[in-house]
Amino acid sequence: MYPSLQASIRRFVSLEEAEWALIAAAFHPKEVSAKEFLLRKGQVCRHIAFVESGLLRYYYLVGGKEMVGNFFFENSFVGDFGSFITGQPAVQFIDTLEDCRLLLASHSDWQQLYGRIPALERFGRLLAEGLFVHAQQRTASFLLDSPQQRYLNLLKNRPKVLQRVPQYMIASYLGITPEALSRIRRRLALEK
Amino acid sequence: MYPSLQASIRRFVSLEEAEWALIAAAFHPKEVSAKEFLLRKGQVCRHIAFVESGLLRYYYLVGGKEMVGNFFFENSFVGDFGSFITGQPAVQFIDTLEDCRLLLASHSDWQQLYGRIPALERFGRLLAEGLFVHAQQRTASFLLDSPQQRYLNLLKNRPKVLQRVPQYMIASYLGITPEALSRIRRRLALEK
DNA sequence: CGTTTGCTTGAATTCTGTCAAAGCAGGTGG
DNA sequence: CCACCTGCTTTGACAGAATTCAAGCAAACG
Repeated sequence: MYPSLQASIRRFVSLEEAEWALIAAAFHPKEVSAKEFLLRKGQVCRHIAFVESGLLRYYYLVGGKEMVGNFFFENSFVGDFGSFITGQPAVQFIDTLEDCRLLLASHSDWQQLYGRIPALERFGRLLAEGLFVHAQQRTASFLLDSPQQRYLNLLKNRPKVLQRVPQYMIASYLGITPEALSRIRRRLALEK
Repeated sequence: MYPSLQASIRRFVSLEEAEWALIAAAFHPKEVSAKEFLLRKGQVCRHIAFVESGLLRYYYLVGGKEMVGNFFFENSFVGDFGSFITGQPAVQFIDTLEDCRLLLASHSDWQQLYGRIPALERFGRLLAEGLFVHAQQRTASFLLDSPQQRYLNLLKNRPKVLQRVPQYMIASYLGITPEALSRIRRRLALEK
């Protein structure tokens, strides 16, 4: 059994040995080097992957411009959940920013696991709830905070992002242009 | 059994008679007239309610200004899911915009139902997944669309909101001031 | 009929987006 | 070892759009 995956699931539910074995059998390891696509717009997302190591992002492509929706670090699940759940074609791209070790499980793998491991249904619910709470907070930050405040929040809450992601992607994640972010950083530096 | 609640759950899972009875017993009807609070900032959200009829919203209060996070119409579940799930004090207010018929179920009611009705765990997962997908789309619209485009999207996708919600709340929901929305509407009217 | 509430308008300010250009690595190939 | 590319960040100038503050106006309501 993959220890980091097991630890992530254990945070929510406790399972028996036989159930862990089912899970281990459902996930397939895959190494992906940096700057490769996991999912392209228009494809249906058929796998949700667990990130053992590395870094990914999803982004929208509109009018030739990339708008970064989110980043996926180690010990999280990555995929276009919307497409995965609904079976509709993805509206976003997912690619790797660093070399990644992933554990893939297909839609049917997940459905089988849900069928065979009742407690996993609860894990899925708690995972989805957590994703929702996070997405709602992100929406709130667009309503409540200025771009500068959003940058400061990111600096405080997810400093890893600043360290491992180029600035123009961060700007896109914050909903502004690279130029605007550059000026915000200069303003902040001058104020101190 | 409350027919609209039953229909909403049936969209995701099918249950037995005895299970429907458990659900009917867990929910308690409550009439709330317009402009009353269901939840105030700082309180822990202990109930998730089903909206049989009426309209509610949740909003943040920052620097004396209300920022509307979302509206809840008939046949949806209302509550501060973040607070409900985590047990942390709510950061938002929930109040009624119209007279409402609600069906309340407390946190322990839900936990008991989850324990006694395994299929309901799946319903909870699918409900949370749906909420997440919606929240993600909303975030994307802040990244991708201008305020004018967000207004047009709202006009197309949720015209009910325009008909039943005062304009200054819509502006807040869109992340702009009432003045800005008024000017956007004038621009659109002139272009035609 | 006066007050409240919500919508609109105006003027000044601030900020972001856009376009263009310049600086600044880091890496490659000669 | 150096010149050159290439990708990323910074800077400048300008136009566009939203915010802020203030005031006017209409409809609803007691």
